[in-house]
Amino acid sequence: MAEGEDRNARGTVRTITDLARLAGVSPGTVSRALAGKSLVNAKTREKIEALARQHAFQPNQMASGLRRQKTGVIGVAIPLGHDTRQQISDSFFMTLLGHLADELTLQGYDLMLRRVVPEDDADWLERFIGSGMIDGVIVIGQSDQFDRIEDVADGYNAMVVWGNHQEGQRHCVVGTDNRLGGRLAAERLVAAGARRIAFLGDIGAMEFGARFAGAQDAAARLGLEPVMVLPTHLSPERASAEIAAHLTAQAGRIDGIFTATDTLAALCLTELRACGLAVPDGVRLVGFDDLPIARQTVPPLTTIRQDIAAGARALVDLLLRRLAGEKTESLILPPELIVRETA
Amino acid sequence: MAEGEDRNARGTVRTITDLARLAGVSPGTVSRALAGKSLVNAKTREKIEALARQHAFQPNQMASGLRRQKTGVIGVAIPLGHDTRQQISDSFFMTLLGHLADELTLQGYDLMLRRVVPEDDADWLERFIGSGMIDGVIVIGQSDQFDRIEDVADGYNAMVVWGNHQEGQRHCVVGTDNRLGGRLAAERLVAAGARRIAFLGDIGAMEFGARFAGAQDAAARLGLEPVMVLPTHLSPERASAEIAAHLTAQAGRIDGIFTATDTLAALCLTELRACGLAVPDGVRLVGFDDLPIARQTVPPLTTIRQDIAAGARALVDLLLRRLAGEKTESLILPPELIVRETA
DNA sequence: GTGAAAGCGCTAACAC
DNA sequence: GTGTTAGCGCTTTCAC
Repeated sequence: MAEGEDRNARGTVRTITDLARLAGVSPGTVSRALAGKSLVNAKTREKIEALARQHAFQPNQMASGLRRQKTGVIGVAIPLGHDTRQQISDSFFMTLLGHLADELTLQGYDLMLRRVVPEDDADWLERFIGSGMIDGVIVIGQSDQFDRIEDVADGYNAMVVWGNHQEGQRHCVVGTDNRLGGRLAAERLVAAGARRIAFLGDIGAMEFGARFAGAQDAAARLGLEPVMVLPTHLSPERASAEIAAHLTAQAGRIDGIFTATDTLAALCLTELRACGLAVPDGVRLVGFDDLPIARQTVPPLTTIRQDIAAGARALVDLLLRRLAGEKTESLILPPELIVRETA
Repeated sequence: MAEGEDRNARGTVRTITDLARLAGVSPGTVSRALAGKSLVNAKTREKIEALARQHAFQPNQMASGLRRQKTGVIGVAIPLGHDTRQQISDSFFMTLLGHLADELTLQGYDLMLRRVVPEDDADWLERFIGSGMIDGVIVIGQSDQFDRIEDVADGYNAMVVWGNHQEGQRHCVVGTDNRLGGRLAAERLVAAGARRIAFLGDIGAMEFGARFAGAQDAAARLGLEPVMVLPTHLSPERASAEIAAHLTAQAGRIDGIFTATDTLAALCLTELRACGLAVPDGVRLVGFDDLPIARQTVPPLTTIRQDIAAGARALVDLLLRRLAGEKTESLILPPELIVRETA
C-alpha cells in the first residue's frame, strides 16, 4: 500500500500525526489541544495552535466523526409528494431552508440537503437516517408522507418536522396553526363583503387541508354556505390553466377566494384580471404565507403570515434538544392576518 | 471501552461484521457483495443482499469514506458578499440550488450546503474544502470574492463556480454571457422608444457590472448618451426606498430602465406606478433572469432569460469531469431576450 | 500533562 | 471466490 506517499507531499501537514511530529509531541496531545478541552499545558497548546494555523491544518471530520460516532451534520429532507417535481422553486420552502442554513451554521452544524421523491423511493427517510452521515434530520413539509414519518418517529428521536399538527401525532412538528389561519382568512373575506367563498388549492396536502377546514369553520359559524374547493396544483404552468378553468366554471358564483399560498394568489390575481373581475370589488382574495411577492402584486395582497424565521429557529432548537436526549413537544406558531388591498 | 455494548442491541445489524456473522462469511465478502463489484459467488451475493434488505442494513458512509478517501458529498457554497444577509431569499440562487440538488442526486452525490459570510470568515473556501467532508465544491456566485476564488483555484481542481467570466481567469466558471445580456436589454429598450437609459443595481457585483457594461456598449454604438447608474441594494426593504429616491431625483430625465434582476424590476414597477409613471409608455423597463415573477407583474416583464436548469447541469457535469481528473474549460451560456409588455 | 495503544466501521491488497 | 490483515485519521482510555 504505497497510496500515502504522493498524497503527503513534502512538508504538507495533512494529519494530526504530521502536526504532532512537527510540534514534537504525540498525536494524542495534538488532538486534545485542538479540541480545546482536557488539560493541556498552555505552552504546548499555543505551540500546536500556532503550527496548525501556520499550516492551515484542519482535522479530518470524517475520521473524527467515525471515532466519536457523530458527524456534526444535520440532514434536511424535502419530500416532493404527489405534486412532484415542481415544488423545485416553492418560495416558502426555499426561504425556510435559507433560515435553517443560517441557524444551523450558528449552532456549529453543517447541513446536508436531500430532495426526495417518495414514490420512487419508499424508504427515503430510513435511508437518510441510516446513512451514517447525519446526526439528526429536519423534514421540511410532510407532503403526503405523514404516516411514514410517524412510523420512523417511533424508533428515532433525532427528528423534527415542519408541517401541520394533528391531534395525538407522535412526531415532533413545528408549524403554523393552519386551521386558525384558515379561519382568519375566511373571516377577513367576509368582513370585506364576500358571501360565497372558495378555497383554491389541493386539500389533499395536509397543511392545505387544515387551512381549508379553518375556512369551513368560519363559514359555518357565520351562517354562510359551505366553502367550495377549487383543486389546483402548485406548479405555475398547471396552476394558471386550472385557475382560469375554475373561474370560468364558477363565473358569478363566488365573490371571495382564499388561496392555499401567496404564489397561487398571485397567479389567481392575474387570471381574475384576465376575466375582467375586479379585486377586491368583484372578488375578494386572501393568500397565505406573506412571501415578498405579496407586497408586490397589484393590488397588494391581503394574506396570512407565517413567521418563517421563527419557525427555522424553533426547528433547530428542538432538534438540538432532542440530540441532547430531551423529549420535546411540538410547537404551533400563531398565524397573523396581514391586511393589504385584496380583501 | 464498553461503548459498543448497548448500541448493538440484541439482533441489531449495525455493521458489516454483524451481517457477515449472520451470513456465515467474512466482512470482506460482505463488503464486496454490497459494493456490487469484484467477483462474488452469485449465491453468496444473493444471500447477503437478502439479509441486508431484511435488516435494512446500510454500510456506514463515514467509515467507507474514511477508508476510500472520498465522501460522495459535493459542497455547495453560497457566499454572501457586501450586500450581506438579505440574499437569504434571492430567488435566482435558490432556484439554481434546487436544480443542483436534483442533478447531484441523479449522479449519486449528496449535497452539503454552506452559506458563508466572507467578511466574518476570510478562509471560508479553504475551510470548506479542507473539512474532509466533501469531494468537490460548487460555488454559487462570485459575490466580491473573485480574487480569493482565483487563489484557491490554483491549488485545487475540484471546484466549479457559477458566475461571470473574465478574460484569462483561472477558475472554471459556468454562467450567462452577462455582457451580451446587457446589450440585448439596452437594445430592446431603445427599440421600444427609450433614449435616456439607466441601469438599476449595484455594479460592484461582478455579474451586474458586466450587464451594465453590455448596456453601455449598446448605448455607445447607437449614439445615445451614456447609461446612468442608479446604485441599489438587492434586499427588498432597502431597494424600494432607494428606487423611489432615484425616481424622484431623476424625474423626467430617464425613459428606459434596465434592472440587474427581475426582483428589482418588480419592485421598480411598483415604485414607477407610485410615481404615476406609465410603463411602457412613459418609461420602458427590462429585467434580468426570467424568474417566475416576471410573468406575473403588471404589465408582465420584458426580461433577459438565464437558463438555470442548463446552468445547474453544466456545473455538475464539469465538476464530475474535474473529479475524474480532467481539466475543464469555463462555459458561457447564451442569454435570451424575452419580450413581454414592459418594453 | 503527556504518551502509548486500541479501536470507530469499512475497503483493498494479498494470500490461498 | 473468499478469508485475512492492515490501515484510513482521529479520539480516548489507561498508564505514568
